[in-house]
Amino acid sequence: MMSIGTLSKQSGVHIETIRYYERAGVLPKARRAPNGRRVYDHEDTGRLAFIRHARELGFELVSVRALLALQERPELSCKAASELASAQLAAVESRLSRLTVLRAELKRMVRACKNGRVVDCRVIDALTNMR
Amino acid sequence: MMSIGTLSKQSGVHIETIRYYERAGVLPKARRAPNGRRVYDHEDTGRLAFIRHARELGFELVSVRALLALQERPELSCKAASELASAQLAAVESRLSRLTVLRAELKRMVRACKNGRVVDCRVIDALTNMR
DNA sequence: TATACATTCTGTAGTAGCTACAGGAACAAG
DNA sequence: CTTGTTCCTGTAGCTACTACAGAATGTATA
Repeated sequence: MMSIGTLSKQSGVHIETIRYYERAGVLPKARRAPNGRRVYDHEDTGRLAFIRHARELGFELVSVRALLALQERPELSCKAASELASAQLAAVESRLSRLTVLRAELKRMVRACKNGRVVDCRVIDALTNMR
Repeated sequence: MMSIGTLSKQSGVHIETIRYYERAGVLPKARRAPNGRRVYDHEDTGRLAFIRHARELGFELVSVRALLALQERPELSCKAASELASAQLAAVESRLSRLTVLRAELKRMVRACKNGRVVDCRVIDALTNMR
């Protein structure tokens, strides 16, 4: 039993974003108080946390919607969820390896550029010639 | 000496995106042939590769613009580039650690969900309860 | 040369996923 | 009862593209 403002503070998600999620169908239509204001409960906190983590980690809203839909029907086969996860896993691994390369370059750059000039920086070369 | 179409095929960047980069000021205004069409050379291929890699790795266009500007003035101090890189490095490390956690969860999920039901999947819990 | 098809041009509008208002209604505190 | 906060809907803006429309060229073939 809480207002959208409280849910927002609790979750760190902007009020506008919460309303947007409802509009986009990733959060269910909120129950309304007699005065028309949205009312939330603990379950919504969880759902919102789920959405945020999934988003931060690269799931698109359509995938989030799909995962949440699966969650509501636990008697179904896991095949769909598993496929979603496999696709996501491949994307995650690709990102990880590219980010690892970039991290090394950035570290080297920060070290090398302490007092140097741009001409000594390798980060631009590194980004141009990555394969 | 090549057309926008050739540059597009060579770089794998859509023609519209190349024009957008020009409009957005990350690519310089292209030289024009007498008939008004854009003409590119080898240098543009490099610049485009640079932009794509930087974008894929999470640099925003404003950062890309800043890095490219630095590249044009190699006599300047590297301080600005170094600061850009440090900020980027922090973001990269945060992403790396969260992606590593997610990868483990996704792997576990794919393994566990082979023939199970959704009720046996932990990925939803995992995403809800990450801290 | 005529016709057909491809390429490019500008400009505008659409996309995802938010974020930021404006204008109005309702509520809570002093 | 006034002031300030919260909430409502609706619309517009943002980034980084992507996809048209309609017109003007360019190239290839009959």
